[in-house]
Amino acid sequence: MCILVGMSITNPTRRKILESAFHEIHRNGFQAASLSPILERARVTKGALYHHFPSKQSLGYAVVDELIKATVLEIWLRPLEACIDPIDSLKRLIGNAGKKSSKEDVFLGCPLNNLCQEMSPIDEGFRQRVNQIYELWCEGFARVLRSGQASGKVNPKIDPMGSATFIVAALAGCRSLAKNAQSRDVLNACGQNLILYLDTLQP
Amino acid sequence: MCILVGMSITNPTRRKILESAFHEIHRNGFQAASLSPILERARVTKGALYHHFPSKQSLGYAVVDELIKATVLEIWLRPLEACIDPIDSLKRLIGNAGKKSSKEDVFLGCPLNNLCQEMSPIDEGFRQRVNQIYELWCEGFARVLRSGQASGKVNPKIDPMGSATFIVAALAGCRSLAKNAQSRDVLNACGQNLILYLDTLQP
DNA sequence: CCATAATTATACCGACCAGTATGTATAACT
DNA sequence: AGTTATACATACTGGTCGGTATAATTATGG
Repeated sequence: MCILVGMSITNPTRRKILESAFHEIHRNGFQAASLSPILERARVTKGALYHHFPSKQSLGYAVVDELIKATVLEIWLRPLEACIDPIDSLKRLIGNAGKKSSKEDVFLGCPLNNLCQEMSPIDEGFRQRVNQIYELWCEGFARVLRSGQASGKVNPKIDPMGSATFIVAALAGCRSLAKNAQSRDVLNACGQNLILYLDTLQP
Repeated sequence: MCILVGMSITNPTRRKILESAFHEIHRNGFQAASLSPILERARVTKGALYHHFPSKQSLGYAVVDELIKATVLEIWLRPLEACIDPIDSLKRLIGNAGKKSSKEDVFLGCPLNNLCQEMSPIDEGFRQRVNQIYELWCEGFARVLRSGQASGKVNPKIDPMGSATFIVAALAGCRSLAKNAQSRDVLNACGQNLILYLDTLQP
């Protein structure tokens, strides 16, 4: 199962439903995710679900807001909070992401990007939620690049936000191709080339 | 409407169905693409559809094999067939793709990547078909990079297939983020950074 | 002109889905 | 103890889906 964060969710029933919903959505997408497997997995009945969530849509929104967002922040931004060498930290982060990812992670792809692809054009609520997370992600990377420019460890000519956005986009693309090829080798090869790009951001 | 190729499809009814199916799948994904809008759009009844295709699945396969594949080859590989300077050609290709893309193209994202994200983990037939196209795409880029190495215009140290895969992945990622942000600016910004990466492949 | 096949149209089926109506058990408060 | 709100459980509904059986039409070949 994909690493999940979300300590702030206290109610155990609600939490079980959210995690089970994430599991199904990650595998089948939101629209094709049926409620009954979610209920079975969470060992909960439909009455309980509709007590905690007014609709399937709001359940999906909660999965994004409370699980996926927390996980992205934990995996991709918190390790950068007190970093000294930005480019080195980013390289390590990307390298670790490749190593740590399980076969299932490769197979199923990035939960955020999956939802982005499926829901953005047809549900404005999903789009805004996913977009908010991507913006936090890009801004987090841009912040360390800026601090690297200040400390002379990053080329002052590069546009931090543009480069950060490209890195996030490349990460999403790498996971997408690796998912299709069902190959960790593809993931690593793409990651290596992304690391080569990061080196070009040095002064 | 997205640029579409596929001259080889002669039967007009079959062709209308395929194009209409592509239209719906591009907007809603394969699973959520309902047959009735496809039939309405193609001005065809269910009997006609099930005469030409045994199932919805096989209709989806045909869309990938006959429309999407032809379009990728036409847009991304044919312009490279007789290229002199590989990196310059690739940069121009990427720049053009950004300019030529309509608002809808940005909004709906890459049809191939959409299907990859949605179907690869749950339908092996889709996965193999999408994978074949991605492989053609990567091999096409790798081929021009190799020829560039032979003519001294590309750094001999780089791995052509690895770089080509990364370029394709980055392209997919850029379109994905731009789709979510619903912004051509994001697409162009990412494209510019990809072009910067291409420059680093020079000797 | 007829026979035969190819193609298209219509009506219908069972399965599944999200959502709801209603009932029940437990806890909290007065 | 009695009342009320919270937290579930069960059974059901209307609607949509992909798929099919069959009829009608059109094209083809002798």
